[in-house]
Amino acid sequence: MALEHAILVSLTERAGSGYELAHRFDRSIGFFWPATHQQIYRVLRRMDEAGWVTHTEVAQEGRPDKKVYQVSATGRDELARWLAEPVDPAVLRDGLAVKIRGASLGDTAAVLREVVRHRGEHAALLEVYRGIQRRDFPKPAKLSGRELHQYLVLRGGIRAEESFLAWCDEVIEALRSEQS
Amino acid sequence: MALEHAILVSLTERAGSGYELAHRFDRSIGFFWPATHQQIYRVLRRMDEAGWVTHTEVAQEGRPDKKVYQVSATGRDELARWLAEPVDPAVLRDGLAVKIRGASLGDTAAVLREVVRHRGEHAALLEVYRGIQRRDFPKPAKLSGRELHQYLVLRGGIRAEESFLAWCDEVIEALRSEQS
DNA sequence: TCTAGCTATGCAACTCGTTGCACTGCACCT
DNA sequence: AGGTGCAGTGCAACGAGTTGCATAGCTAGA
Repeated sequence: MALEHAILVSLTERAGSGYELAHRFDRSIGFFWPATHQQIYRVLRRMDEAGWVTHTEVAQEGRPDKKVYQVSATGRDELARWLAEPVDPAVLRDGLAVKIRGASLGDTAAVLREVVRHRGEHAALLEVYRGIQRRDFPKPAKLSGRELHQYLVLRGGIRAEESFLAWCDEVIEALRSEQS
Repeated sequence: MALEHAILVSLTERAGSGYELAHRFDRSIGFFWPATHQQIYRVLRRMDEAGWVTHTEVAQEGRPDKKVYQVSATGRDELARWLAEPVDPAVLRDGLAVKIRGASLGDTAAVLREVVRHRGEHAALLEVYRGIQRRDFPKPAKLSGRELHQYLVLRGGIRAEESFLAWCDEVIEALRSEQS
């Protein structure tokens, strides 16, 4: 549904190959719309056939040739059309929540350890986000246009992680005092 | 991967038919692990073949017969096994974030309207969560066991929605002042 | 009376996303 | 000399999830 559009957004900012896009997805837009290289290659081909992007084969020395994609006028129209259309709300699908809900049907201590582990992973992700914020947006008050919008999305990630961490702490405390 | 286990958790709490489960999913566990009736029917059949659940056909008057499923010993073992095993972290996939990031490539005002609309939907969901909290968990300090765990998961939903709303407000304010 | 909605289950076809693998050549480490 | 990792594209198979439809009788409202 919308991987196409996430790619259009990313390619409009800068042209690139499938491989390169896959890496961009790992570091920025993919925090909010994850995709593997396989998916990206397949969708790029479809978009190419639909005329939303065009590609140029670029020969390289010492490494494989690549196809650099860029957004066509049709692609820009499609992106504008999509931007004006309503989006479905994001759905959560959280296995950890299911586990917590079922904790008393198994080893509660193991579930608690899982919560602690997830807390750690999310804390690390939050640090990544904060690093990006410090590096790329040191003065948020002065932002506008594309940079402002990138910053706002990052803020969403930061807020989501902060709230997840706070939740983990609440859960950890409650499960610990229940056990003792 | 884990719909099976979400169903096991729900069925352990109370036996039920596929139809009934689908409704439970719409109102409780499905907030964190959404599923359609189709998926539930298919997975229930698979679980039945695997021996994790058993079913009893119940004839009814004035309405179709139903199959009431309940968790078998094997199913309880499987659930305990899964509870002790690590879960993958939840992935976000948020079309709204992609839109905000691409806002300057289309109609920013339309994107802003979308953010406002999502804010409304999430505010409504938050009210649903708070209603459940008031009704089912008026005295959270006294909870333990299954009820405590249900409460904690609900807390996660409340926190996530609160933080989403705060983000929407930040985005709305920033986009509005950018436009004027 | 006609329409709509609830209860109840299920098939078929489809899209979306994941996983494992394949091929090439270079660079770097041990 | 051998393993690992990067750059680059891609196929094939699978699993998960969605959508549309079918069937059937009951109930409640316009």
